[in-house]
Amino acid sequence: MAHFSPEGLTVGKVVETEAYLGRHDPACHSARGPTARNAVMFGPAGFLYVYLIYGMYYCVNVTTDGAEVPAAVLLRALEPVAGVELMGQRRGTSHIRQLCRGPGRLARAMGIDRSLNGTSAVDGPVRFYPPLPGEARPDIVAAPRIGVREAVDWPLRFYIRDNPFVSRR
DNA sequence: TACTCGATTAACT
DNA sequence: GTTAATCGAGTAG
Repeated sequence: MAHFSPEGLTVGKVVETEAYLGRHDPACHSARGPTARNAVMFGPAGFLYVYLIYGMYYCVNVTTDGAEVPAAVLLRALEPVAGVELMGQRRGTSHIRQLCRGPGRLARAMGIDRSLNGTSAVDGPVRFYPPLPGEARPDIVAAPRIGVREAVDWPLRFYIRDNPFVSRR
């Protein structure tokens, strides 16, 4: 993923995500119907759903499915690829492994806040790209989602095995 | 209009 | 290991 921001370009490889499945997933914000916050999930796939959590961090999601299935994928960790210096400025650390390790940290490092809620993940300032040509398919582990109280045993967290940038093992 | 608490993190002991 | 920070969406009254 990349963010073309006024401050500069930052790029990271997605190494950890969580799925939120929509109305029938009790941990999903859309489970109790549309609200002002989750409105983007009730639209088409491929748009950013950004919300404030714990009053101080942003979580970045990409909507999936169509308007009939209000689902999204949460980005939990990135491997920094470009713009590392800018990420460090935004995060106040130079330790590369800590820059994008966790949903709140990656949003901060990438300069993503609620002003980007509802923007396109294809055309917008924040964009997602397919794997590089010839890149080997990673070994992906499925595990329970972190920080949710509902549906604790649904294995909807996915991360690249042994990747040092994932938030937890 | 008021109250509760979260898809977290950093800074403590 | 524990807890404070910090705020607005969601819900109840």
